[in-house]
Amino acid sequence: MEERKLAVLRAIVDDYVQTHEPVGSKALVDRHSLGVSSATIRNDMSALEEEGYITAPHTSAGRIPTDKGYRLFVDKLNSVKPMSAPERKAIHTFLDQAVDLDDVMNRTVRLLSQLTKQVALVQYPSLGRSFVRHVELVNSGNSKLLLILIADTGRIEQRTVDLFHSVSEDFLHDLRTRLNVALDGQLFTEVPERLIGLGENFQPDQRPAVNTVIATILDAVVTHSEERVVVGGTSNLARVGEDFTATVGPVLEALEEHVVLLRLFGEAAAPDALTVRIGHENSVEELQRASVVTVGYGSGDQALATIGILGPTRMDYAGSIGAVRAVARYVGQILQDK
Amino acid sequence: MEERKLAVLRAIVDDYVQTHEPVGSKALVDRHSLGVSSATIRNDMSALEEEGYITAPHTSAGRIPTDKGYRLFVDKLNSVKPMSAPERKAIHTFLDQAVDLDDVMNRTVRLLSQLTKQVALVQYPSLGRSFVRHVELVNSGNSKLLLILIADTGRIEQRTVDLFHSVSEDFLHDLRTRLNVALDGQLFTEVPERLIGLGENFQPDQRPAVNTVIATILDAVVTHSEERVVVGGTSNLARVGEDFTATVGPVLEALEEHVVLLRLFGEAAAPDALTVRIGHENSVEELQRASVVTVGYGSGDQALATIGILGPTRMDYAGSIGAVRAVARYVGQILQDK
DNA sequence: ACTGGCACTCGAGCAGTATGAGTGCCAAAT
DNA sequence: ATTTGGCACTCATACTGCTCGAGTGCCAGT
Repeated sequence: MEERKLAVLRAIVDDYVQTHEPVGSKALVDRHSLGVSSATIRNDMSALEEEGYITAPHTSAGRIPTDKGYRLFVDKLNSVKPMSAPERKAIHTFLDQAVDLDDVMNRTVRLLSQLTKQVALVQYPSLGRSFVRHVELVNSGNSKLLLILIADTGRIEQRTVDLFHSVSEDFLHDLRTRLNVALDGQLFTEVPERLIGLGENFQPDQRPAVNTVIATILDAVVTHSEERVVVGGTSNLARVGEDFTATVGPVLEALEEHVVLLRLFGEAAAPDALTVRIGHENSVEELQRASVVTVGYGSGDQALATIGILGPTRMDYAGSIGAVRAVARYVGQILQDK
Repeated sequence: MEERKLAVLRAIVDDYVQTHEPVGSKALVDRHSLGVSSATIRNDMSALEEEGYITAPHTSAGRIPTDKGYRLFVDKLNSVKPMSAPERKAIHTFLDQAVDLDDVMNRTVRLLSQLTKQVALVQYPSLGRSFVRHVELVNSGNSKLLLILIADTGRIEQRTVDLFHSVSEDFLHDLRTRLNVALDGQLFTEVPERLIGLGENFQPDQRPAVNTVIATILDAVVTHSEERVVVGGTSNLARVGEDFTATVGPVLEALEEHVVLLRLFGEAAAPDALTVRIGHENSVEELQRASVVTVGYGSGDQALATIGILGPTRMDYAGSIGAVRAVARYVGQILQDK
């Protein structure tokens, strides 16, 4: 691909992102110093259209990039806007104020949506990648227990366990101790096998209670709410302009289906591994007019989870990528300290 | 106010809610069996307009209700649609599946938005109205503690406490025990005074650590995130039709400002105390084109918190009120059992 | 390979007009 | 005193025909 044609594509994307209007050959040479005349640009644009990178909404209008055009643009993007020093400072001070994990997640989502002016998506640290910090059992009266699992990331899962008959404080203390001996410091995915045979340390008449507790732990770890997502900045969707019910409605619906969002995040790869999905590249049908920028966060060699933003295909990719990267890095750091 | 004029207002509201279009005198007599001619209706409508209950968007159009009109309609509403038996059943089974408080709140918000086809708002049980069930301190290494406050509603607050030097397990055990003796079963608002003088039971060299923990508890109870709100069903805003950026954008923004939402909920009165705020009756500026239906939930004589829905002033008040009531009642019950 | 020029296309915007829903008012009927 | 039918009037909406101009594609000239 010749250098100039690429430059033209870049210029088209830049202008279109800014103005939201099809851009013509004349406007291009005016706004960018391309060093050639509009006729030359027209030839290039003609070629770009032929190859499917841009398209004209109607005969006498300018061109707009296709999904394929954005894809090329992003792939050849040579300048991811890095955050400025004050911006980085702002990120740090804002996130440092967080008092707990919920707060970190909520602040992150606010921050991201404000920085990018897009919808922000933040996934809680995956339980599967976290370690058990502590297991707590609290007697909550009338033969019920409150089971609390605490992860090293600060994430907490709770369950009510109904034992149907009351138990002694001693037993509870014993069970709690044994659970913590078995589980503390273990990866959550290891929990099931660490619990095998735990019941054998107890009197036969205590076994049912122990098994109920274990079943609940397994349920919490394996089945339910393994993953959580926070969404924010949906008001940014109001700026899209286009017709509303057709475009934004389905997107809002999709955003409420957290299952869908998790599929969107896909496999969390290494931290810093950045993914951009443009338009139809999204498997989620409702989001095929949107683009999604995601990146893993976490401190180790494997990401704890994923955060990202979602916006119209016509978005400022360079800026968004920079912002998502910067925020993800710092969130990773913060969670390490907690 | 004569009976018929009220009937006319009712008919106008009904039709307008259904069609979203100004309703004229002719259409009214056609669709409702009012037993009089359109000319008579015209006179009544004229009077209603004079009194400010309805208004004509332009000369040759039908009338639409004003906020004042909706207010009268709601006040004179004699048939709050009760939920049908299958609907109640659905509410129960859906909420019964919840595994913890987060789950209850999330399910409630989904349920409400689906039942009413509006935006749903659910406030977590207020800490100020809850009792302390348990306080837990977990050593999380490198001289940091994890502080966990558990309320009887299942609500959990967590904080990291940095002590700057490590502490013994014995001390931790002692502190934990004393905290629970002092706090368990107490109303959260009582917590500050229950903690007075707690430090005196400890060695002077342990006092700083104790005070740090106490300060953190106070911070958690008093200052931070005392209240939490969940929002859902925002995609229902897409159906409003009207121009988008002007109306829905600001609403979405307001919904993200949880502080604003809490102001919206206002004082939670007794459970079942239902409030309807129509249009300009909302103090929140961005929401002056919306109506909000809220009701307290909880089991005692004072509500734990508030839930509600938000939608265009042109909404199905009878149905919404019924749904919000029904859901609030059941949520109150569920939390009692937890 | 690039450029200037030119004919052509077609959407946006505007003015003018027809349509009809809806109103307000009045005189007649109940 | 209230209701009703009739009638003139208003005005938003939809449609038509029109112009304007941005933008294109192509070609001949540099």
